[in-house]
Amino acid sequence: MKASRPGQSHAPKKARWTRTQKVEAQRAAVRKQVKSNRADAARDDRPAGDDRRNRDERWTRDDRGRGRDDRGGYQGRSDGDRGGYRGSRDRDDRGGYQGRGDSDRGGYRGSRDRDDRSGFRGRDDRSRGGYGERRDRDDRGGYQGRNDGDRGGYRGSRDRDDRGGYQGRNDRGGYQGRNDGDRGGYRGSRDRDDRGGYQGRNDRRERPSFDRGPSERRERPAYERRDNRGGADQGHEQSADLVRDSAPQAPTKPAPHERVDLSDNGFAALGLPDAIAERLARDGITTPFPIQAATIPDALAGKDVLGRGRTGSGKTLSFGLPTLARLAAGGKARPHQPRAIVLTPTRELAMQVSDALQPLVHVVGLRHKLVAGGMPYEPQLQALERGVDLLIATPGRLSDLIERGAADLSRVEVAILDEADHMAEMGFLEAITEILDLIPEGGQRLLFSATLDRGIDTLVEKYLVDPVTHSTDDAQASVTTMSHHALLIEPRDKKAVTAEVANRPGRTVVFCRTKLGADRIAGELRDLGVVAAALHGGLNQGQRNKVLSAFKDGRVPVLVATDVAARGIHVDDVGVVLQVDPPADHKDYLHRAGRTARAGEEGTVVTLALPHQRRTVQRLLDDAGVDTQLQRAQPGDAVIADAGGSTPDGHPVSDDDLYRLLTPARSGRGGPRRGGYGQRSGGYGQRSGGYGQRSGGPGQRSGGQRGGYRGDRDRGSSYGGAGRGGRSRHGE
DNA sequence: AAAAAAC
Repeated sequence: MKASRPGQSHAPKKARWTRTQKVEAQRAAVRKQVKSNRADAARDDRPAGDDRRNRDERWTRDDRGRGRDDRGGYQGRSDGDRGGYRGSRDRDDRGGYQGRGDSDRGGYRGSRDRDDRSGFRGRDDRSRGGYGERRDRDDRGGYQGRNDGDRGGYRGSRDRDDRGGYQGRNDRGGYQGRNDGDRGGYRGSRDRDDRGGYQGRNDRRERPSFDRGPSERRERPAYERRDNRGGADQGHEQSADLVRDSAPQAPTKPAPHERVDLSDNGFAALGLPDAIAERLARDGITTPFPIQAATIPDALAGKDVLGRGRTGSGKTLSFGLPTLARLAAGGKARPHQPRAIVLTPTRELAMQVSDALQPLVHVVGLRHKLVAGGMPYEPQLQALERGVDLLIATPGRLSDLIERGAADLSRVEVAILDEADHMAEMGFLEAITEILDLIPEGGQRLLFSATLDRGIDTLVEKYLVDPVTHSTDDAQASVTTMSHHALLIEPRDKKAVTAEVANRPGRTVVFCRTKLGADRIAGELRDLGVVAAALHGGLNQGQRNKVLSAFKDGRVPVLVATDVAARGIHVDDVGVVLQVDPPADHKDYLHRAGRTARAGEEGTVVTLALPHQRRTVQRLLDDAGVDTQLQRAQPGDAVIADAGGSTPDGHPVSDDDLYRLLTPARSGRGGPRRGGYGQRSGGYGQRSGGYGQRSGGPGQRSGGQRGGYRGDRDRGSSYGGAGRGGRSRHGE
């Protein structure tokens, strides 16, 4: 095996990175990558899409929609048109993929042109493989059958959203969540003052790093200090509270037939096209949030922008609106050549962005498309074939489509990185630079995140020109409606404390570090009587969608997630975020915490710390700007009750129960059966006996359904009794 | 060392 991995380094794989090393390595990675990509790009003279079109014609709609077959078919035929471009890599990949499983890894990785880094990535692939295998087995057992339908179902549900326009599930938040506009000031630009060119317009006095202590909060927001922007900042002396109260609420919402008055429209005042301002106004959105007011004018002016503001605080519109305005101003997408792209770190976030922009895209006569992994290729290929103005993508699938010749970035005018700091981290950086290198220079670049720190410097230096920094959010945990608790607990109490905190009315997100941990904890919670489902990247997309929508609908009130859900994902009314494992760093703390206390609501963040994590956690709190001290706690303590928690009844939630909750009856196309949840919404958590969802009729479900949703449980077989024994089976 | 991101 090893022989088949030329270049595979056996040097110790990055044992442990210090901050500096990490930054250095990233820079080196960029340099290297840039070089090789440039070379690749120069070689790239693939013939245009004739082959492709023929191929497409051969596929009737019916042929596809079944993910797997599809891919096979596509790959089989795609050989020809890939030509020399990265040919060897493609071949190897395919060979690897279609090979048997683990043993092909050698070939897979060997063909990579960057083996030193693949140490990291390689391990990852391996674990994927492991999951995949198990999953496949499981799937065949029971889930898979439904999974296909699922894919269909997925598209179906998106269609539904489309019709619903803005008001789709995410919109309220993604679109116009209005939480943190009132946070203090962040001085994004300060670090760069001395580097010149970065646009340190504001205060020179601040030098230290972005991620600073709470002391910064007293500073006025950067945007407020920039009073040279004309209309842009007007009205934003007012705190976001005002904005929040007046912005999206219905009172001003015009009836569908009514004409929209734009004379006093904040978005029109920023210079956005009337069509966009009108569309927003129809949803009662007339006053821009601070981040929007601050960034939109500059973005409209074509400048490169760095914007800080949490997703859900209006960030999506901040980059979305000016981009659409620009695209609408001229030009038309040619086949395969998007004019703007948005990159996000997770599929869910990509969906959310896509959903949020959908009605606006439509209203200016443009086309957009979501391009992400785990979804059928077909619609994505077709859309690209027709021409897409705005492409919203996750890196992997986009690169894939580029390699297939389905997407071509040579005419991209605007490139946007959502959660930019995250995208600049190891593991993403490589893919991101690879993509950005394919975009012609001279275009506009917008980088947004709640936590913009020095980590993006590499990208900024490489790809941005004279960027303007805006922040309306100091990235500190200063939301007044958010309270933080850090509980120092004994290991033996962890499970019980977790269950008590999670056992509360309303939605709770539990964060843990690993996929396995998420499965395990979700399982433990269910055993104790708490309805919980795991969400992580080891699930297939169908499962991910189901879990997330069940959580959003309230059918499953507790979401146990890895950091896949840490950033950007908006769900209304998450009352508590419980961190069962400490976050990796203070930024992650802030992102995780940001899942609650949204839209000005109250929210509680509870972080558990075992004795050995004590110092780590306290430091995280300090760095995050949270003025909270660790306190000892054990089951039954008042802190828990204060957060709404209580001891669960111990009546286990079976896998079948969970399955039913995740998979609402299909009959009757009214969408998810609300009945079940409606009943349980009040007294959930008590799960008294088996009323609720059981009454609905799933009881008659044929035996074939049994074994239903096992994914979660089976995969986490280390869960329940087995202890860690199950681990080896995962090859971990 | 983990997670995420392609099949």
